[in-house]
Amino acid sequence: MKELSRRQRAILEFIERFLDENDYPPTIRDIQRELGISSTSVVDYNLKVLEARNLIRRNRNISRGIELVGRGSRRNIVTIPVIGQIAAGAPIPVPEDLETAEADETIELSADLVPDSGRGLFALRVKGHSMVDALINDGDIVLLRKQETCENGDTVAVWLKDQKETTLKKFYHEGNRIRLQPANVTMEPIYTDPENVEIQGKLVTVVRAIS
Amino acid sequence: MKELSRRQRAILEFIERFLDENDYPPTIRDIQRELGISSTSVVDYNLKVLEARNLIRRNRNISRGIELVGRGSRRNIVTIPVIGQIAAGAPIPVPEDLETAEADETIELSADLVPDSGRGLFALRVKGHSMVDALINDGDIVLLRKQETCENGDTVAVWLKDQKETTLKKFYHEGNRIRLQPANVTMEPIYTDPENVEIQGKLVTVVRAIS
DNA sequence: GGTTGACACGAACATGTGTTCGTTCCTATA
DNA sequence: TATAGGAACGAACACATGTTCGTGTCAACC
Repeated sequence: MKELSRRQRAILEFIERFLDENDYPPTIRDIQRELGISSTSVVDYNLKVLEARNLIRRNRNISRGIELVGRGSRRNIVTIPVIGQIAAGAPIPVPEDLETAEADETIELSADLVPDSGRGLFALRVKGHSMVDALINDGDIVLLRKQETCENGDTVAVWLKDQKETTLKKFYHEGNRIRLQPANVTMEPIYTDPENVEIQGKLVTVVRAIS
Repeated sequence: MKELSRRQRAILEFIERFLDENDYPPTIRDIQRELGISSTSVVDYNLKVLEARNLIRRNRNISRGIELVGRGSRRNIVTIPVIGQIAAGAPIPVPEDLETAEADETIELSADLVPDSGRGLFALRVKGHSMVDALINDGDIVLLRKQETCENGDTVAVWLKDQKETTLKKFYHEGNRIRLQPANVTMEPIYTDPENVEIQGKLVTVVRAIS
């Protein structure tokens, strides 16, 4: 299998660059113009090679039908609104309706990092160091689904009424009490009365940007 | 400011759906066909309203020039190869050359979650519970830049030669020794000889998919 | 009832865009 | 040198696609 020619590489790079700058792919004539090629059929010839090498996919007979194979696409990306903060001393700001929730910020990531393609999720920025027992740090972004019940083993944000405190832990029903287990396996669980616990949401993903 | 009409909402939703399924936007006739509209000028009319409401942007006089405004685009997404694992008992698999590194998997996320638009980064999947002092859990994905030196305060993956162990900690030069500080602020630092320490990479981002 | 503005329709046109075919050039090989 | 295959070229064509204009309908308002 031969190496790509210089021109083929240039075409591939141009497509990548074009997609960096636009939300639609280039036309054959865009490629032609940009690379100083004198005929659309040369572009076509080289696109055929790139397609045979599975570096691009061409949707035929429609305009701008070029897709880059290795790049991934928007199809696999989900956008989650960051709607506020989570801190120990307050209940979390659970949105009534995600469609209209105020979000100054969004976070985008591969759909396979979240359940159900990100439907129904919201994100909160962690404030403080009080969630380290959940292996969550100040400044981390946590992604949650709003729910008021859960399965055993789910990691949930709960509001502890007596302590007036929000915490993130694994949740287990045990007879007539609740066990809240830290994600940090070296730490002790807490046990509490079901009446003391308000589930606010289920934790699905954590993102930490360090630098 | 009026509500969107039913048809305008339908058009907007169709564009979103189309972009979920394709790497290029729909044409006006795609929209027309799909929604059973009898004339391209109706599509045009409603697109004009959506544009005036800043819900879409139209690049004029080119085919498939519609961009969704709220959605974000591939432009802000970076793709990072997941090239292996990080575990305590072995040095990490630092790639010679990221362009050609073998990656069965990639992770994609907003460029603002990583430095330098993700250039030069690779990802590793955490194996085991030995990084909890870095608030990193089994199964997490850590994103690193390959580097063999660092600044004070950088969180780095280091190979401790005597202990034959990889660890992730904040790195500080202190006179003739190195202080490695856990991200978990409640835990004690370790001090070691510079000769014992091999910096393998700088940690930039952590992602944890819980469910 | 008349008027106005929003919205839909149809048709036509202009141009954007992809495809195809035949020819020529270039390079490597025998 | 001759040959073959890869690659480039040019031209033409077909059709995909966006734009524009005029007309009609409907609902609200005076």
